[in-house]
Amino acid sequence: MLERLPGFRDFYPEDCARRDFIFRVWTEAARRHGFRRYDIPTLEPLELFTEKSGPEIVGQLFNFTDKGGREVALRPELTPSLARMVGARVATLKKPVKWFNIAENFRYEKPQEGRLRSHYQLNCDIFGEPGPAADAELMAVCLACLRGFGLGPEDFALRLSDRTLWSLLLEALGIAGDKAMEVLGIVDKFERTPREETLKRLEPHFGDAREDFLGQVETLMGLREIEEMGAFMRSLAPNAAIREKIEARLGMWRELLEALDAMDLTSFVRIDLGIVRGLAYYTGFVFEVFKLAPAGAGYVGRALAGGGRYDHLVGKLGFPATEAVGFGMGDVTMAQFLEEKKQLPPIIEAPDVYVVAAREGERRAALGLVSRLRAAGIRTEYALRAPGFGKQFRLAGQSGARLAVVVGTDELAAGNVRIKDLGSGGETLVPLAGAPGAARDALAGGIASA
RNA sequence: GUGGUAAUAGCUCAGUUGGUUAGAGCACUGGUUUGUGGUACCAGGGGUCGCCGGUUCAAGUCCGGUUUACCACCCCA
Repeated sequence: MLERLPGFRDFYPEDCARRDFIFRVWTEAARRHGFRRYDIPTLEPLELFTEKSGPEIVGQLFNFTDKGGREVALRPELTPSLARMVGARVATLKKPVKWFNIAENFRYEKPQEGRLRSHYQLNCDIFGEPGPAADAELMAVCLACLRGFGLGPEDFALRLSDRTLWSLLLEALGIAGDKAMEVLGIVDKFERTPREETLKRLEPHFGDAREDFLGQVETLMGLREIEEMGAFMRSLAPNAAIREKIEARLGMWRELLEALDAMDLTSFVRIDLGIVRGLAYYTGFVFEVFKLAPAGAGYVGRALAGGGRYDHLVGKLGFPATEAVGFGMGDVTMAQFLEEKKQLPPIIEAPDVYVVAAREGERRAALGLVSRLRAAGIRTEYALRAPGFGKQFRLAGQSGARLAVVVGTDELAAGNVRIKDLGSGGETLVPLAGAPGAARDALAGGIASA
């Protein structure tokens, strides 16, 4: 027996319906926020990904040599392709560029919970706007993509952090450049690493001062208020130059928080410097969205969404420098979350009308009626192999159709058909020619019980 | 990539210390006087018990390997 490749999914109609529901909510939220849809190729040159992430990435890609001898890979993410699209036309695109996309991404990795070799991801990005207004706008659309499912601040929270602030902290302590990136990497893993291990990793960078540094990290991560954060940062600043940078950054924070508050999003947002995000290309505000445990017991599971500012990436890929901010949200974790929260609506793929025909003699008229009902925009079903009358009603009932239209011998002889409301059981006699209109009325208003 | 657990019908599962032709519920198909339905009743189809090998008179059951899935690491989206 032939099986699926590991980490891939078959989508039966009910699975597709569920997936389409998620896509629809995402799409509507993105469009409401003024984002336009774009798309990119599934297969890309391998270099596009090694350029951004280094040669190590190849171990996690579906890659091969095509028949033309080109090294190619299935896209593991959209950002490099998007950066190429925007970069190539950056001079003529109207700013801000607000684009979204829902597409399948591939990773050659061991599949596990919430993480397969193929998943669909929503991406929203804004290019060409350096100010916090763009960060706020992006978070607004991200939150809308979750709120669109009927979820609220009791279900999830956006943890807001800042790579710039982290860099300033390190700068204040005299650490910069690659060394700062390494330390950030350690900080990123802080939450899921034993304290002893973190201290060991910090030793090469801080020596005996590692306890002090870790204490400062813990303090900063514990702060939930902007002014507390400001006071803490000021207390560490060794000179006026850095103090000035800190003040400038705090100004950006206030601007961002003010915009979020004005959009009534404060209840979703928590300042939390514990979020660093592993990816090297983030430059400013970064965030991750987590589901909340009941009774405020903290965050649970894998991030539902994550994103932030990446002002240098487009330039790094060889295009004119362009400010950028974006986030991604995957369908696997989303579907899991919705199932837990019971926010997946029942999937109804029933016809509106089921046409029941008495005998072979009525078959032709019945097919004609089916055709006219469908032309009128009514979802219409009928038995391809017409069984007995009772059986057809059973099929009509099982189909979930709201109406049955009965093309019976006597009725048809008088130029009529019977419309039956399968919910109430009520029936009305209508002229055959007027049946589509009558069916539409009945679907809108129902038929009184007989 | 490392470790743990598991694999029997489309789904959820049962299957005794190894012992005839492997079962149930749901789902599916057909029928229950060819003019009234879902949710009634009857019947039926569907399994080389994940795969390969071994032990045994005999393996769904015991042993080894392998594949896949799930869980925990590693790493990330």
